[in-house]
Amino acid sequence: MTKKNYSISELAKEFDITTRTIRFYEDKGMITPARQGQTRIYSPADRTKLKLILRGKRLGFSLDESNAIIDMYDPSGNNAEQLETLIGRIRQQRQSLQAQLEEIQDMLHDLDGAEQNCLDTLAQTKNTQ
Amino acid sequence: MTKKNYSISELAKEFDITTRTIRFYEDKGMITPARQGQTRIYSPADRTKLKLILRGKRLGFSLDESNAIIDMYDPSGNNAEQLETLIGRIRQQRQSLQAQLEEIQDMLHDLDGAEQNCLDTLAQTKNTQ
DNA sequence: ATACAAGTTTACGTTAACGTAAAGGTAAGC
DNA sequence: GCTTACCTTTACGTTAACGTAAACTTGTAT
Repeated sequence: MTKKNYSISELAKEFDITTRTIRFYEDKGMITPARQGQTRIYSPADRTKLKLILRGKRLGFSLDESNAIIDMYDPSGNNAEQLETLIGRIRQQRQSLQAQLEEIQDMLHDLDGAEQNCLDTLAQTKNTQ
Repeated sequence: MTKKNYSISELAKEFDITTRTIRFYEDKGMITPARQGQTRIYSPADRTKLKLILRGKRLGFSLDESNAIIDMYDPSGNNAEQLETLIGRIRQQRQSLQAQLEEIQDMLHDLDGAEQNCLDTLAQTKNTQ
């Protein structure tokens, strides 16, 4: 049984961000929590959206980009044409992510070389001691 | 035979950035081209650094982060202790990249689900027509 | 009643990463 | 000699993504 709701400070603590950040995302229209009087109440769905935003950030996406990606998870328009274009955007996004993944692999490979380089230099240093 | 040198506008055109951007990176100490009079002359090594910076950007790194990563490719200090700490940083960076890679795979998986969702909705729409 | 912890709004401040404009130097072509 | 195409430096402007502070409300504990 997942916990029903969350306060803003609970989410802030969980994800190690400030409440200001969460409210900022609301300002941008990315999260729209319920209200109990003035106080914001966050649903599990709100929490999930927040997680997606933060993952996007870690991958180098802007908030606008993350917003666009999140929109891909729930087909807002249910007419056929809108669905087609949405599928197109999803596929494009996948291409882009695939490219990003390959560049990370390149970088990992480069780092392998860099470490080996260090190790070689170290070994040589010990030999000429 | 690789071309010897490059002008600033050649590099700008090749990488689809402005000359301002390239000079900005120089201001930050990331690239230090030779000079012929006042004019900057970029070596293949300078070009490579620029490529690394731009790849870093595509992966979501700040210029400072990219700078730190680039430093991993040439051991500036050759004493043993410095090499050890450098190896440590390289390994940490690899861990971080590995995590980033996994998050991209998660996202790709999510997109698979999103696309399937769209396709299902589309199929259903056709049936109830 | 009072303190205090957590919530709120409003608003100005900050940093990174450039954009943009101004004012000028230099070498090539007509 | 004049334009054109690059190059240069200097400097103010801009945007995203928050930080920070002030001033206030509201429920809970002492």
